[in-house]
Amino acid sequence: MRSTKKSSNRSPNSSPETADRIQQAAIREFAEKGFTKTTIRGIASAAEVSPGLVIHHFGSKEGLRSACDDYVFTAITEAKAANAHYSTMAMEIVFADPVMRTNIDYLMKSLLDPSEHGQRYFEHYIDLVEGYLADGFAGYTFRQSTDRRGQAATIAALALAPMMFADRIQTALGTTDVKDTLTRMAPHLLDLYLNGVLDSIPDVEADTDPNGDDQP
Amino acid sequence: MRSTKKSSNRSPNSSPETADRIQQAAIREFAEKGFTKTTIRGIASAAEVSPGLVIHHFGSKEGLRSACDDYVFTAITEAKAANAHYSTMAMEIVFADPVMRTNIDYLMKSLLDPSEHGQRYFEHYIDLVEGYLADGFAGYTFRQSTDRRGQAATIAALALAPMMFADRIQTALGTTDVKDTLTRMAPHLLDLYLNGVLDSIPDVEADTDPNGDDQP
DNA sequence: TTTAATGTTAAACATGCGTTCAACGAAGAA
DNA sequence: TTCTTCGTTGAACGCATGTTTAACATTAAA
Repeated sequence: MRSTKKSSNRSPNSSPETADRIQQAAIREFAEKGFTKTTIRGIASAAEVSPGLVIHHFGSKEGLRSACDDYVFTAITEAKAANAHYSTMAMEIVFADPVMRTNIDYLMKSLLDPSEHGQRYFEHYIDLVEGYLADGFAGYTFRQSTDRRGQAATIAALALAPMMFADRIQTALGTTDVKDTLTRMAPHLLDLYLNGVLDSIPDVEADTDPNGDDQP
Repeated sequence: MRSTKKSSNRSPNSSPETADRIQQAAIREFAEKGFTKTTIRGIASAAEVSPGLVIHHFGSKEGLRSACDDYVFTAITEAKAANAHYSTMAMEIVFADPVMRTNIDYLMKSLLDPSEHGQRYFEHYIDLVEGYLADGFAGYTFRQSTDRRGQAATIAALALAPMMFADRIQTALGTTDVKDTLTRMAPHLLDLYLNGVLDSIPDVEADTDPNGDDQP
């Protein structure tokens, strides 16, 4: 197992940073292929290390995943705090850093696997949105609802969608990369957030369903 | 391989509907666990059949997947056409049918795997939205944009989000099932589609980023 | 009745996976 | 020096997977 204490050059045969290299390689692999399709042998190969060493440092594939979850979670939280003075999540800045790009991809994969960490992050994100709803964000104020938690969950889900479907949208629109894709979407998202989607409400109709949503 | 001709009782040992049973079992398994985590043995067991027979009928796991993709795609398309007279996608009606629920879950999984069928469906969905933007939908008219394709892609992605994150939202809100979850979200989605998210625009600020979006 | 074709199964095959194990080598401790 | 610790490896183990194969039973065709 990976030693918890981190002293300098404490171990016989060098390399306490080997474990870090393995973890970074794992994050990249997980971010690209997801947890299930990623193999320990693939991670070991990417880190230029034997498969056994991966297990030796992290105990198991699940243990490695937990370590990666923790790392990515705090890395993103810290980056978010560092960029808090921007009025947006600073797409241009976040996506300029390839490491942060990988971390975000990792989180997206994490959100889809039915894992505990993914759920925790999702609820953390809802909390964030709920705070914005209550206190506003960078001068913006938000529409209010009596069911603020439900409202926050709804907005959080929609806010994650562009990143979640970035690859599919990129293929559909022929954009070159994620940044290009999000740039293309930005004005439509702004318009949507400011004014909604619908332009007019139809006259009353005899439909039995009172809901006006548009879900599949 | 599954015979293409479908005559009545043409085969020696009964059961041309066995292949259908296998396919339905496969759709359920794929919808629940996704393609990668689903095993042929699991499908065979669910269909009360030997693993070899699954291969015999569909050639390979990938072949079975293709068959399921085709089936689900046309099933959903037909159901959508049948319910076209409703002003919404008729959540109450669609989700009352467990088979349709399974089909929708299948599609969500398909949308996440980097498969060709998933991409085709996503673009088909964008087409649908684009048509609504151009011609309106059930009396509603939509906000117009010069980049209609980009607008349609953006709206399509957001419209898929509630279903995509249904499980996570359900856990976060403590709702009992998908239908309950979407019912809880419905008023917020309606408000969002009608009025957007933001209530006020802040004064001009010195931020270099003119985008007002809220992405992670 | 014989023949051929088809649906079906049980068992085996080949492969790739996560993991374990024995050994090696380098470095600090004695 | 000798001993012990520990990072590291290569090989192997056990298992689950997708697929193949040989056999069997049943039924239409001859």
